[in-house]
Amino acid sequence: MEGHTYHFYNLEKQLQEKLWEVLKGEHPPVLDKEEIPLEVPPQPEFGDLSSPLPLKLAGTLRRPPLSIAEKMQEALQKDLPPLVKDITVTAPGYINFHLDYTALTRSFFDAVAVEKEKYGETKGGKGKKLVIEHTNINPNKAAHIGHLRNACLGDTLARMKRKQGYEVEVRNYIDDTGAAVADIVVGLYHLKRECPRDMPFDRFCWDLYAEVNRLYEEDPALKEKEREVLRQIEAGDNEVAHLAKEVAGKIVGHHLDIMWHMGVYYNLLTWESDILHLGFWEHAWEKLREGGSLVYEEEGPNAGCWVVQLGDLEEFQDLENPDKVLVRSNGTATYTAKDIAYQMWKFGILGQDFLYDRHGLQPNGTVLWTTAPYGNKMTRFGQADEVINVIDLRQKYLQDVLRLSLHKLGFEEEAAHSIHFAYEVVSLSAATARELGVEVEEGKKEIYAMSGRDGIGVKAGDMLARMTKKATGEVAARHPEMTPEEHRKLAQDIAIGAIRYYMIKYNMNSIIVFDFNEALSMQGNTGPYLQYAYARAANILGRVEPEVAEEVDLRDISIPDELVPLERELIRRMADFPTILSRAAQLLQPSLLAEYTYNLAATFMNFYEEVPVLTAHPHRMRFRVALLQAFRQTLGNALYTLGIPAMLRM
RNA sequence: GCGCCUGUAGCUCAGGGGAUAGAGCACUGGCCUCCGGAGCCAGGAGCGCAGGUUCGAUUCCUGCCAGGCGCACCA
Repeated sequence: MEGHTYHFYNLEKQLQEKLWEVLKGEHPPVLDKEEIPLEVPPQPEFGDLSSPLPLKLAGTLRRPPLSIAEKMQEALQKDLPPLVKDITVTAPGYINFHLDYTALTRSFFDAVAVEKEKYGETKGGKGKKLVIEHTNINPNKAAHIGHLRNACLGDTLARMKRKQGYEVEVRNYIDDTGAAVADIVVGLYHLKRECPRDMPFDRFCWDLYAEVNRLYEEDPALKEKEREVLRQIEAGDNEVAHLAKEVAGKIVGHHLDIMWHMGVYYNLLTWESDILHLGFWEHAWEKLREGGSLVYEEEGPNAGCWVVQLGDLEEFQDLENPDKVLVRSNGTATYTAKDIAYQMWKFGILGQDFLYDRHGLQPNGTVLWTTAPYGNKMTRFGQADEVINVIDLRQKYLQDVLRLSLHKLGFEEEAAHSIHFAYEVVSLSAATARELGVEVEEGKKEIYAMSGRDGIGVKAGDMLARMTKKATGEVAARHPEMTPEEHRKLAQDIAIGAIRYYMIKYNMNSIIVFDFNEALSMQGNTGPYLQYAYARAANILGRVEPEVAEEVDLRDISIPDELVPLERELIRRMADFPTILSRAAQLLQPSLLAEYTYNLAATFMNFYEEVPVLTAHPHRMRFRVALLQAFRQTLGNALYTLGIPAMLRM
């Protein structure tokens, strides 16, 4: 991993190194460099960073921690670490590092001035190809807020990884041959339902899907129609198959519209029908049989099937039947089998490729490609070093089967680089469920699951519309001088910011209990709060005299000897950005970046209230203008990475 | 039955072997003669239960209790 040239970026690592060297000089090493504890102290008197290392050592060294701390302090002071001005010791045994803020600020300002919109980027992923697959909505009904969580997480992840230097290929997988689409076809073709002219097709299908599933319960013969439709879709080139393709195409159009609106973009659409017709599974089948890891069962519950045996793996030991059927006794392949073939293709080990076509230009100016039955050969897709599948936690077992099957079938390397990005689902609060017409028993349950089959859920489009409407009201009240068109534009950006932030601020393994009241909030820890901080900073900068603005240069602005606490805190937070961003990207935790950005904005809000900029003494004023320039850049970069629009007024 | 995840303030969530456990919402009370009140300040209240490891546990381990989700020759 290529290092960063600015000291502050690796500050913690450098301190760990120093402490380790000092430790090593005195005793045989008792712990690894990475295990040396370092924390942000609770009070400013204890410095900017401290280490309770002496406390940890006291036991093994059989010496009082305070005397260990003093000994280490002495050694460290002989050769101070970079950016450290002073080292103190406090009871019961902490070593405190006080930073040289003049040097830190200089170094940080220089980084921002040079890197501008690239400030925060690092190079850990350089030269690596990463495939991220997300969204993957069944093309048979309107998208709901659960799909929105998937897309927002996936898109933020892609943005974070690109900032680490990865070549990221984002794709959206369309299952256009499955039962979900077949159910819509049953409704249109067999039940002769028609979409009213004034109704968007995806909304019509939302209701139709629920209706058809309700009718299956009453009428088993209709369920038989579903199987018939599935057979026809699989056979291809008939009236029903064409209808299915048309349905899927129209719905995907709606899905893409809303995702683009949210600032979510893709590189490639992959269609299940193309995988089917190109015979991906048959290719995989041949390869796997050559490998000899597929087993044909002569007897037992899986008699007549080809299976992959997972029973000797730790994860599956306690399962009743740990073997996974890939080919049924009737000779057809299971879904997992097709998934294995597709995953093999992502890594470029299938020996078979799609044909491609241009799907169209996305609003951000990039081309969206699609797999196509009569397309062209292209070499740019696939061949991943690493694959991340963004799928909710309920599919953990299946994703484990996929990964471990790859492993057992001889693709250890690929299995190790197959990552299931698992996040919890979005459910509904009792209040919101009631609002949607779900029967809610008072005080019984507080969480209600969404269900496409039952037609229960908050549609992404409805959420966006309500958010935009609310934001329009707020903007209009604040800016009567603006035109309705300007109100609408600002409100859209605010709505996007609010929704995206809401979708990623939670830890991945916490269920989002969606409640309209909370989700529509624009106060406190929300997207609009972050946008407001940006607008406020921009507002001050816009009032700076032009000749002053001209003259302030981050690279040579003079830095006051004494900084007020809020100036220091703001600088510390901003200087942390590259570290936090790369940590969030590496740990696959967008919520870490969201939390950081909120804290950055909150620190600025405090600064804004207490520290005058324009009315400060000229020398100080110039420094604070520089500080705000750096802040606007840093917050702007963070917001961009989160996909949250930043605007000058709101 | 087996496996995974989760129990932190009235509510929604952060955090995580170490110095008084943090935010937001809600509630109460303050703050625009001063860069935009989508803001700021102040207040109360919290680590499910029981053991264990440790100088030190809310954090790690074990058990229990409570909740959620998985465990197809479905996709």
